[in-house]
Amino acid sequence: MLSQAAEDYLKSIYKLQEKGGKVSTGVLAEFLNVKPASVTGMIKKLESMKLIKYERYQGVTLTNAGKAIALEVIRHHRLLELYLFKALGMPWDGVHDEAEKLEHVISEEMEARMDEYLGYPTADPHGSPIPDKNGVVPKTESISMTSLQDGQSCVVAEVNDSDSALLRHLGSFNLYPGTRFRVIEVAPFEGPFTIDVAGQQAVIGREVAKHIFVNDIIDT
Amino acid sequence: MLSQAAEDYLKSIYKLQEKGGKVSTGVLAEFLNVKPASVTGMIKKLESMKLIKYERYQGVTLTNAGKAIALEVIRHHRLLELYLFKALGMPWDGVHDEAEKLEHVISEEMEARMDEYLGYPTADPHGSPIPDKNGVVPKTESISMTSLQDGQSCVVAEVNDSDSALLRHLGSFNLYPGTRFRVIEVAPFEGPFTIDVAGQQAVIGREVAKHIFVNDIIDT
DNA sequence: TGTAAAATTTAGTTATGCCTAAATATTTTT
DNA sequence: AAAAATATTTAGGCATAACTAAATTTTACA
Repeated sequence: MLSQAAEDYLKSIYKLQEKGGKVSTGVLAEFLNVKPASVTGMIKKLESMKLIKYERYQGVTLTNAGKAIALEVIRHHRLLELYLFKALGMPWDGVHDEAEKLEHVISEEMEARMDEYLGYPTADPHGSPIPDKNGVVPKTESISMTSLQDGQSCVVAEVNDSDSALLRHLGSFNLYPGTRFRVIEVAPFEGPFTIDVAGQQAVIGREVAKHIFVNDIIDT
Repeated sequence: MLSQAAEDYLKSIYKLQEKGGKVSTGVLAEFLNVKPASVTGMIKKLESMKLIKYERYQGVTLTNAGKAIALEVIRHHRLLELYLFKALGMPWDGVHDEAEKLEHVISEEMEARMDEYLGYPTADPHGSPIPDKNGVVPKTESISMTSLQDGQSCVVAEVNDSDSALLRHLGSFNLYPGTRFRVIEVAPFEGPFTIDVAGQQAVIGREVAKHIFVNDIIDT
């Protein structure tokens, strides 16, 4: 069995690989909040297990085996988030941290039971896709809220799940995945967005908007 | 925060202390499946944290602080068992192992949500009492099934939870906590028990009977 | 009571996974 | 293309928690 630390490395490599670009020692270290020297050590271990490919000074890539493990951990995480949210009524800004610990520990049996209870869901409470049992990730299409224009209407598709203060903030405007809103005004010079959510006005700063992804855009 | 290993030691010391007698290095080692030398090491660590009292060659006793932690872990374990059984429909012979891993990981928030969902229960699926938030253990009274006589009727109170094959065996006779059965015959010379469970006959060997505890005994 | 057996502790080792500091390789700047 | 800045790796440590082997203490019995 793989250690929790190793699973976290694989998960992180997967996520960084998705976002584009080379996954360097430094980037991984920053993402995982450890020192680059520590990353070098773990990289060697994962390489010897054939879970990643690695060239000194060139960064890492997941092998198929490594990717399968990464997706399994991500599946656990997102199923857990949704389960804790729906079945136990935990707040959407709290489920990430809980899932982060549980993801390494639950059995396949428990995974399957949650999946069944939830009706084989495809997205977690923050809109992130849940890989299926075979590691297939549901396709999602969304663009950053920052590219919206005055008068456009759209639906929240996904929000960044790791900052719980941000999630509480969005929750206070009801900006959950699935919620439609309309852009009333985009202030000039990289200014904030004034939007209308179900009749209520809200002002969303650029920094916040960067963490919101939307789709179903309609010009009105 | 305490390590998982440390939590397991405290939990084990509590359980062995309950069962009576001195908790010696050797007994603890056997219970935890580690070598006595390893136990000596952990004992020193827990002693330095003031979670146990310890005298060389004399065994250990929990301090109040240590007992509080032990009870907290046991509470997690039993709440989890019941939650997994009731909410996720996991089989009663599978919940122990799952709870064993999750007990060290769940937050107080999750504990509270499960407790609420379950209606503040006082026993897990195997009949073991669930300590409350303040560490108060519900009183339970039961005696070993082995002391039953011909013709007596009783209710299953508690069964040993750690042997899943045994649990499956009991489950096949519907011998769950709360189930009433009647002793038809106790074979002589330490022989097996023939019992009647809801009209069905079953034969229960001595070794199995030792792991079943009953109450509400009626002579018929 | 002395000696053998059993239990326990000490000493030294291993593996994981992190750290810092120093050395080395690569990239960027001039 | 050499110097400076940045990134990465190596070397050496630390903490946790297990292990084996050897030494010590306690207990049991003859």
